[in-house]
Amino acid sequence: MPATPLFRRIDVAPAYQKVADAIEREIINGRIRPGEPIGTEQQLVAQFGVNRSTVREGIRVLEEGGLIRRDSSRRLQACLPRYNKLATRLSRALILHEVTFRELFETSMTLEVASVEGAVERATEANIAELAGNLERSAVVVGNPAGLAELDAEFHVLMAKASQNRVLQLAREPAAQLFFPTTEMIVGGVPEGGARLLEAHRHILDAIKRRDKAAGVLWTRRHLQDWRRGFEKIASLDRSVEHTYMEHAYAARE
Amino acid sequence: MPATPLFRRIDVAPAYQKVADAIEREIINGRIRPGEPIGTEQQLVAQFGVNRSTVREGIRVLEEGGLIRRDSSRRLQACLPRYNKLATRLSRALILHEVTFRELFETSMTLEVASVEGAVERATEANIAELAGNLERSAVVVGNPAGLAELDAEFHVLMAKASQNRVLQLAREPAAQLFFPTTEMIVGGVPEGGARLLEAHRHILDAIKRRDKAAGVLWTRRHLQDWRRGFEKIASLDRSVEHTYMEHAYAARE
DNA sequence: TCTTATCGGCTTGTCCGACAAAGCTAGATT
DNA sequence: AATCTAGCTTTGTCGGACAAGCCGATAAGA
Repeated sequence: MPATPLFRRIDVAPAYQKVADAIEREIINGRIRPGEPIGTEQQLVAQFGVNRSTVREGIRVLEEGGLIRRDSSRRLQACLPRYNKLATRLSRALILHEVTFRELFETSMTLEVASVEGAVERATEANIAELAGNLERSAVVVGNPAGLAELDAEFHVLMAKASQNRVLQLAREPAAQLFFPTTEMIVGGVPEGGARLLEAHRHILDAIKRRDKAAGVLWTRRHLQDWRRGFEKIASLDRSVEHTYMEHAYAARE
Repeated sequence: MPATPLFRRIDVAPAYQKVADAIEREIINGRIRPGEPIGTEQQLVAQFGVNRSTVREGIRVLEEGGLIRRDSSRRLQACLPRYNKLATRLSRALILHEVTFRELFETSMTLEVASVEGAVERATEANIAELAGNLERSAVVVGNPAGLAELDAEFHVLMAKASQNRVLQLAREPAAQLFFPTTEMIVGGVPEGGARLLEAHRHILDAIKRRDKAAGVLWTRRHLQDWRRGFEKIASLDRSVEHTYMEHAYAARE
């Protein structure tokens, strides 16, 4: 091998990948803003000088990555990747890696506590109103495990939102997506479970209102510990989040 | 609207999406194990009864999602989604949402502290050996900001790995990918920055070895506070993680 | 005049057929 | 037996084609 290589590595990326990369670059560094049109497939064919099939494969890649989408008339436009979609992908990865509920619990504890701390510090009136609205609706369905579980998940999403930290919001999503569906099983299986959940939410919201961080953290921890105790009554924490369980989550999505 | 709807919702998903969903389902619920072959495009064409172009679009979707890949001979096989790849997607999303360094810092502080706690509790001898190896290599390049920054990032990855919590490992990746690249700028800009970084890593590893959680947390916090002080010397925490900065990260990737 | 219906044109989703390059297979050769 | 070579398979790409849906413009009707 010569000391100084004569030739640079030849780029052998397939054409569809190059198409995707080229469009991605334009979006990432802001030359195409979210919401702006990308152009028709025909235009892309002309610009890149490749076949339409090739362009379409490149488009699929970006579409799946959430960087572009098709508007009502199926035309291409750049867009902001939605957390939710990406989080679903991550949840899927966690399933396949067969993580345990213990891992989920530990991480969620960390992230939910961080959430409540942020919320206590920085929640706006609007955030508090949203949380209060959620609480009211929860009180109505306290006897209905499925409904309550859904509102519980929403409560925690709103709490993360109230923290005004979007990185935190994103970081907690994947674990939450796997963690919270169990709430239904737990609330349904433990008498007084619904009432305890509601009480915890009340105290958390109260702490946020009073800007009392210690109380917020305390009740968030209690809330999650309740989940854990409930969960251990019906399954082992060291069981992996299973395929069958995920199927359920998938079915709900569609 | 009649009480019982006469018609079920019509499924209008495009064919390529259905192909992707069908394969995805087989993988998610374990009928196709990671590493197992999916079949050739021709076989999929025959099974699904659609055109090869359509199959290929479906394949691109799954490939991008990390659920399938092509082996050395370009044949399709199921695989475990790699964290790293997904984290890159997330980092990209964070950029486009224009999150600030303050958000990154706050979240990283939470997650790195959780990491070190887990590591102190559960690090194996092998984990500790890896961290020690990283430390040795770091000592060698202490005067080289780029090299040291890279090893710093690795140190934190190893720490998360030592926590034995894969959910945590995944949750910290996106923030870390955006957070740590700045280390180079900071270490380069602050005299004694490299030495301080190394000292912190030493104390953290020592704490992990001694199973001393308080010390581990203390030095991790100090380590990140050092980053923060260094960062504030060169930029504002409230600036968004910018496109130009991302371009740098992208260039390095390829 | 204002609304409605119709008509082309354009775009997407899908299909068909084709071909070069690269990998794999198996028979032929040393 | 090890190696080589020719053929088959598969992928990546290409060109062309067509039905269905959307859009704008134009024509018809109130």
